[in-house]
Amino acid sequence: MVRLDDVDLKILLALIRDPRIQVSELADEAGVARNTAQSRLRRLQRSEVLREGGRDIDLGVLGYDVLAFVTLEVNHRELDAVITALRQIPNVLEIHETSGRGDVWVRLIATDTHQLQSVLRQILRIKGVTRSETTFALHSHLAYRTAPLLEHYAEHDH
Amino acid sequence: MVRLDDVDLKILLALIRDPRIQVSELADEAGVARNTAQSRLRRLQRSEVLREGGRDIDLGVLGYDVLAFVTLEVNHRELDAVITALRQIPNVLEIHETSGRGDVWVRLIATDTHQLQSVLRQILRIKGVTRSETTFALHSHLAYRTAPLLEHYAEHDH
DNA sequence: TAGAATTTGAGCAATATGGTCAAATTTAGG
DNA sequence: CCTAAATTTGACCATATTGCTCAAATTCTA
Repeated sequence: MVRLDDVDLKILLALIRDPRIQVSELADEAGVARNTAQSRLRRLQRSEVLREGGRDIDLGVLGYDVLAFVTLEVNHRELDAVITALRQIPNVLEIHETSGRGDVWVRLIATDTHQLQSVLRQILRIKGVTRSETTFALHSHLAYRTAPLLEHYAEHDH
Repeated sequence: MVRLDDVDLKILLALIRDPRIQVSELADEAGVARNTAQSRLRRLQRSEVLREGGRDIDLGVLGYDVLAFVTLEVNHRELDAVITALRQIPNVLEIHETSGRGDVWVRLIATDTHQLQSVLRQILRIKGVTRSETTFALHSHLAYRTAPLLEHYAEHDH
């Protein structure tokens, strides 16, 4: 597992915001010398925290091992408030309104099942949430990718 | 909706592979002059095809408007073969093995419901897939993000 | 407290960037 | 088919950035 200190974190956040940011700016953001920023960046790239070059981050490598998909049943009148509350939770990575049984689909991540429990309780306390159903992602067989679709796009959809 | 030609596509694919790639390499990859690569890159950045935040590309902007989550029930003996088959499909963006009712969770994207139908048929024809359940994502209330979690990480999980 | 590891600042050469420009080429319309 | 507009190209330039080294300072670890 990879551990990040404050400097790594600031560099990562800057890279997420703008993957093409300059090393010198990275250094400014993190408040370190350019040399340091450069070696930290190199290390982050090697460590596989940065997936495929730079945009996405491998949270598993950081110790977030529990991924879950949560389906919420929501009182429609309070949907907006529920969404707003969900967005406040850092462990909530993605939210979609869906068709079908539940109303809202949520991607949740946590360090362990204990932390997940705690986040789930937090969600169930939100006014307007009437029911929840949690599915654990036990193993990722294909991490989010768009390249094949784009390659396809040229020949077909377009 | 944004339309991409072959040059845009090659530039995008190169950027996905390595977001920090140099403009001159981008030009080589796309087989155009550096000036052209530079102006295309600028345009792509402005057009919001390139997203800031976690995930690379905004597929909605390209006309992929239908997002669906599909839960598959799979004959365990043939799981590996099913995964392999699913990976071949460009419209499959993500695959997870899950606990709970279904066995495999799939993120599907398509230009329209007709194309989605076609992909779903393709999936149901895979040997080992016994049942499927599709949920439509009608509206995204929070696009994939990791920044808040990382900011949180500093103070807590770490 | 000693030794190891990291950070810093400086300096340097090679390269990349962002910009301009005129000419060539391609695209779109009539 | 021809013209006008848009895009692309290659050349050029000044400036900024990169990747690298090195010795000194600082921080971390045992």
